[in-house]
Formats: sequence, C-alpha cells, structure tokens
Amino acid sequence: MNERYYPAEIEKKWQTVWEQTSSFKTAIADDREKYYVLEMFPYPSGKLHFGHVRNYSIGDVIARYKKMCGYNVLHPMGWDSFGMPAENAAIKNNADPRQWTLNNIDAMRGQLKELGFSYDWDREVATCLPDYYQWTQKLFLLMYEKGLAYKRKAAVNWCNDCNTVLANEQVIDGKCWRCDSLVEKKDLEQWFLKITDYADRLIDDLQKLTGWPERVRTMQENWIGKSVGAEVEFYSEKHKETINVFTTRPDTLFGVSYLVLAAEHPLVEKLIKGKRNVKALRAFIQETRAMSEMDRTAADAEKIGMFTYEYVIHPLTGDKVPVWIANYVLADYGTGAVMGVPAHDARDWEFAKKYSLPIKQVICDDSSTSAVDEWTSAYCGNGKLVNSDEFNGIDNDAAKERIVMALSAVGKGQARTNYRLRDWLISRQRYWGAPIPIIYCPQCGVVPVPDNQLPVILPDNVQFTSGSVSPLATSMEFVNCSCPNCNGAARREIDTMDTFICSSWYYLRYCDPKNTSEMFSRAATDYWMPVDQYIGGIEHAVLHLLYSRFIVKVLHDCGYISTDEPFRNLLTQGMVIKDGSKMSKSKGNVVSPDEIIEKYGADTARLFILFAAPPERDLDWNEQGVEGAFRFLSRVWRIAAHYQVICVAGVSADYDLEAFTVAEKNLRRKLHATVKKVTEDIGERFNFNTAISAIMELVNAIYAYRELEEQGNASMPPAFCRELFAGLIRLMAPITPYFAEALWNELIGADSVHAMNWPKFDANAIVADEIELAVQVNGKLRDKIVVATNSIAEEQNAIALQLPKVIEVLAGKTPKKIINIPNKLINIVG
RNA sequence: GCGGGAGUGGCGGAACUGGCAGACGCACUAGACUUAGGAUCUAGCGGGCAACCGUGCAGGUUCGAUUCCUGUCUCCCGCACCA
Repeated sequence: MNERYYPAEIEKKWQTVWEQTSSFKTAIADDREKYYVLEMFPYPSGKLHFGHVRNYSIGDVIARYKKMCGYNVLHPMGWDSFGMPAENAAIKNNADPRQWTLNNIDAMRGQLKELGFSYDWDREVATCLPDYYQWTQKLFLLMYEKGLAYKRKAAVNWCNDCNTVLANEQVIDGKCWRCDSLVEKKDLEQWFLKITDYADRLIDDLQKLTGWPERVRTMQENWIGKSVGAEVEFYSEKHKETINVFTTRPDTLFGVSYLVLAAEHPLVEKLIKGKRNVKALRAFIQETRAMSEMDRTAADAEKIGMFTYEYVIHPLTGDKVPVWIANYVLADYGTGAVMGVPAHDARDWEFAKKYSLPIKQVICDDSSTSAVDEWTSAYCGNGKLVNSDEFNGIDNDAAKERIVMALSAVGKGQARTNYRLRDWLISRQRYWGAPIPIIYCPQCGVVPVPDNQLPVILPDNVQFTSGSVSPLATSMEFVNCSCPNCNGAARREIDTMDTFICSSWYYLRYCDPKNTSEMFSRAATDYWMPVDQYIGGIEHAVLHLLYSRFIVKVLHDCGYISTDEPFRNLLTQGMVIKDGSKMSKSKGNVVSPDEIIEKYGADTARLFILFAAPPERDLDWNEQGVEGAFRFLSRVWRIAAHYQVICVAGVSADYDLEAFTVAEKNLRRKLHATVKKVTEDIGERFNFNTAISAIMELVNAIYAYRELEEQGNASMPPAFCRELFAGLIRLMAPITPYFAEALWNELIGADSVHAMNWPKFDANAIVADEIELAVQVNGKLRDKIVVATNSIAEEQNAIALQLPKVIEVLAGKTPKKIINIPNKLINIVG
C-alpha cells in the first residue's frame, strides 16, 4: 500500500464503489430493529457551508454507527426547496426559479456525496416538485375538511421587503425572520391553520418528549403560553353592555379599583361617545394605535391612560368601577380588557400611583402588617384574603376557585384558560410555494379542489413584480378556472402556502417517497415512525418543530398515522459562528467546505468539525484545527502502512495471551478500553469530540509500542496486530468513512468496513494486573503507588503510610483515619 | 420580570455517579533525522525559585468539591406591560 495518505484518490475511488454497490440503500423492512435518523433538510441555496457539514456529519456518524450495531437504518436527505431566494434570483437575474432551484439542488447533492454521507438517495424528496406538493395540498384539504383551515380577515404581520404576510412565529423582535426589516400590521383576509385547537396537547405532550433538550421544551411551553384563570363580567347599566376581562388572579377580585380597555377594544367608541373629553380620548386612541408593535410592547414603555368618565358594576360587590383606556393593554390577548388590582399587580400598581387611583389590599401576608399606603410596591405573593366579604381568611389559592364558583353561580364569570399561541397564518403573497388548492365560485363560494384534480400546478407564465399581490394573479390561465361543483366560471386562490407547511411533514414522505396514490402508506409510517433521532439547529425550536408536532397530531387524529409525536429524540446542534453571527448565505459569512475538501479531503473536514467541540455547543469558526485533523489521519495511515504486512500475515494466526509482554498487554488493554469509551461516547452521549480523542490516544499508544520495537524490545504478534487494526479501523468508520474503507481494504479484508459489526470489547481485557493509586494526605496529593489490582485495602494503606513524603507531611502524628476508594485513591486524614 | 444554559491554561476543549484538574488537539519551545523542511519522530508546555496557589467571585457541607448547597457577578439564548 501507499506509504502516504492521499485522500483525493481514496475518496473518489470509494465514492464510486459505494454508488455502484448501492451501499446506502435502505432495506424495506426486516427482522432487525429499525432506526430512523434524520437531519433537518436544507434549503438549496446553492452551496453547503460548515453549519451544514456539522449537522450532517453528526447524523452520518449516528447512522453509520447504528447500522454497524445491527439496526435497519433509514437515513434520507431531501430539499426544502420552496421559498423566497429562488424568486428573488428570478427578479434580480431574470432566472427561472425552478431551474435555479434544481441547479442548486444538483450542486449541493454533489457536495453531500463528496462528503461521503450515507444517504439513501432513492428516497430523496424536493418540496417544490409536483409529486411532493400534491400531497402538501392534500394535507391542506384534509385540514380544510376538518375545519382546521379557515380564512378570515385579521390584523396580520406584513413584511414590506418580502412583500408578504408572516406567521407570528416568523416575527422575531418585531422584525422579519428572513430579512430583518420591521414588520407592520395590515388588515387582510388570509388563510389560517387552527393550531390553537391543539394548544393543550402541544403543551401536555411535551412531557412525553424526554429525549428533547429541556431548553426546547421550555421554549415551546413559553411560546404556547398557557395561563389558567377566569373570565369575569363587568356590566355597564347605561349602555346595557357587558365588558369581559380575563384574569389569572380571580382571588383579587375584591381589590379591583378600575377597569382598563385596549385602544382597539370594540366597545370603546360606544363608551366615549358624547363624553366631555371625547376629543382628547379620540386623539389618545389614535396615537396609541399608530404606535408600532415594538414601541407598545417594550416592557419599559411608560404606561399612559385616560379616564372615560364611564363606570361599570363590579359583579360581586355591586360597586361602581371606573373605566380607563390605556396603552399597556393588548387588544389581541385575553379579552382586550383587564381589571386593575393595584395592590397585587406590579403594572396596576404603577398605573394607579401615576393616576392616583385607589389601592385596596385584599391579600394579606402574615409577616407584613404595614398599611397599603406605606407600601413601595405591589404585593404579588400568596396569603389570606382580607376586605373580601365572605371570602376573608381563605388562602388565596383556594379563593381562586371559590370566587369563580361564586361568579358562575350568578352568571357573571367562569373559569377560563388563555393561550399566547395564535393560529398559524399560512397565506403567502409569493410565487415560489405550493398553491393553496382552493377555488372561489360566484355561485358555490369557497370550493376545495377535489383530490383527482391535484396537484394544482404552479404556473410558469407569471410576472414577478406584481407588488403586494401574489405573482400568481398575473397568470390568467392559472386564475381562471371552472368550478368543480357547478362547472361555472371561477377563479383560483392566488396565494401560496407558507413553506413551513411543506417542511412539516417531509419526514413522513421519506418513509414512502414514491407513493403516487397517497401521501404515504400507513404500513410504511407504522414501521419507520417516529424519527428516532432528529438533528438540527436550535433556531427551529418554535418554528419547524412546533408546526411538525401540530401536523403529526392532526394526521394522527385523522387516522393517517399511529404516532402522535414526530421526533422521539432531538439533538440541537450548536451554530457555526463566524464574525459574530450564524453562518448562512443570507448573512454572507459562509465558509464553503470545497477548499478544505480539495486540500485535505472530506474525511478531514468531517473529523475536524466533529472534533472541534461537542455537538450542542456553538462553535466559533477557526480553521486552525483542520491541519491537526489531517495530520492525525496521515499519522494513522503511516502506522497502518508500517504494520500492513504483519497484519495481513495474521489472518489465520492466533495469539497466546500468556506470552504477551507487559507492553503488549497494555496495548491490548488500551484497545479494549478505547472500544468501550468510543461505544459509549458515540452511542450514548453523542460526544464525538471525546470519542475522537480516545481514538487518538490509542494511536499514540501504537506509536509508543512501535518505538519499543525500534529499540529492539518488542515484536508485534501478527494475530494481535490484526485485532488491533480491525478494532481501530471500525471505530473510525462512522467518522471518517473513506479513510476507514481504504485502510480496511488494505489491512483486513475485501468486504466493506461499513458492512461489518461494531467492535465489542472484552471486559476482562480492560482489567489491569496492576493499578496506580493516588495517595493524599488531608485531601492533598502527595504521592502515587502501584499495587496489584487484587490487593486488599489494608495492604495498600500500609504501603502508603510508609511513603517518605507521607511520613514527612504527617510529621509524627498518628492518622485519624484512612479513606481508601477502591482503584482510585487513598486519603490519609491526619 | 419569568424560564433555560454557560463561565476551567495563550486557544478549542476533557474530567460521565463528589475521588489524581487541564485528557485529546491547536499554538509555542527544544532535540533528532535531513542539502533543506512549513514533512516526520521524540521531549517539554497553568502560575510560582520554592513552600504552595489555581476551575468567575464570596461563603458552606465533606476526609475530599470543576462537580453538591447558599449568596453574588458576568455572558449567551427564549418569552415578555400576556393581565
């Protein structure tokens, strides 16, 4: 074999061999246990960057490892290929979005193959192709049928740069998730999916996801924002109107000193009409509504309000309660009206102090006796009720329920749960997406496209510069159609679907990607689902990951799949950071793997990115380690070349362990200990960085052994040499697949290393004859001793006590006690 | 404000259930081989002359703490006038 490591030759050769032998093809179903490992599929931007390489290297190690462990592994790849960049390229360069996308897919597929990822390319999907989006459209129709897709006019998020609406999840700090420009509110009629119907289950089932990081579960819980409380009715006798408020603190109901409405509250105009300050009120309302979402919801924004000279009746006391309008009440949460309890709510406290509104204490903490006018802030803790009629003396937690019961008895309130989660706005005024399969008929109204007319094909002949309406509006052939019901002239929905719908079910399609009669067969998803290990960035914690859970629950409820959670285990790999932000094409800070692959090979690129940091941690881009990764592979190659002849000679030999020298026993122990460590690090903890360092230690040990040989003090037994390298190469196979394949071929056998079993360690081989113990005096390390592994503690302690350093430190004192931790240390307490 | 996470050499990081802090690698230094070497091999590499001191800081528990507890500081992430 070649003395030196030439990655280019090796990688080209084995990539071809793997392709010819369909090395990565998934078995349909057999008696092995299944394992579905999946990395979040990429948007085909044109080129991979190191964020991708990291993501897919992690997945590939797991896939290859599991396969060697005997699992039937599904490891697919595809393209999240609808989306704005294609359309923007079309506008900017007059390109065809389809061709632009398909070219990018070809380029990136080539890169993925070069990197040696073990994908079953026969299962590739691209969301922008009709054989996929047909079923995205079917999914929409299914939801429409179930009443989960509906159209309504609402104040929606509008991005002026992207020329489209956005879902709440896609607005980050008041800005568009894609282009960072400020999001505005617009009143538009749009399609929504009723994800709020699933709010409770999406929260409750988080508990089942024990294989998810705590962080992601918390983020979803926060996002859904469940709060349990009550709706309480206040009545305006003058207008014969009821104003409902939502509160999580019905126990403080007797402390209400005013009511506050949002500027957008529907009763506002009626209440203020004819009031002496109506002009000022109207001006204030207008001013408040004109403020941007950002300014209004900033936590430190000043609370401003105005009195309406209107009163409502307290539902239990019958007291007159003044009604205010203020900027700190949100129109789209709860009922758009809140009750003000300044004694027990920090915001109400601030507002009441500012406008000199009465403050009435109704919760009393045993330890505080001061009067309410001496307080410097609201008391938000627990305690017993006071000033609350028949509820006095009750613990406030218990009082919540009692007061709701009392309200309910007089028909003036009930328990109620509120969510922060809003329905998912899925209309997009953009071209490059799946058309919403809906037809509007003057006679029949909204008509869903029948299954046998799917897919609704995205037209080619559109104008991209259509302004704030979807470019689909410019294709008359598309817009004009006949009604499926009455055959009369009708027109199509011109908006396309949010691409997050396309990506919310692709993992199901991988189970049965060529199915032309349904989304996927029940049998296929029953076998493969759920995904056993999902790997992707944290940025999808409440986007893709929440949507996918929702869609799976819907499909589960419709009887399409058995599972009701898509991803059993989730690994959120850290971002690859460069120049302070995440590597991405839109940020313009990408490092392409091409140069590194060309100079050092794909195996070096993989090894480097896996060794640089544990997978969950963010990684600041630094190329310095690349050289080290390549150096290591070259080092392994050289030692393998050195032992090749001996290794091959060991095929039919056997070795006598009794005849082993100490050095050989140590090396064999190191081998088995390394197998154990790497198995645990890859299989249980996904700590690839420490798995790699363990392999490096093993290689260092082989070099140390060779050094002995060169001094004439050792001679490698051929059969052991074989065990050694067969072990080492298999440990490296998931991480550096080309490299391992080439070495396996040279040293061990003709079959692919990737078809081999994962090495097993012999627990007996790890036990050493002698062991080193640390000797401490009062917890401080003073010396070390080497003892027989099976020696007893008393003997070890006696040896330790005789050590000169120990005698010196003890200075004649008799030890109080001696602590002996087996196989670890002795601590002499003086 | 609520919730989650992190703080260890010049750098990336290791130490898994409380048990030898700094594995492994990068960078650096020296030696060997060499016409030469940015290749390779070998050795050294937290601070301090030393006793000792060292895991953000201050305490505590313990024979023993990077690890557990209390307080505190800094940074990152998510939600946030959510009633």
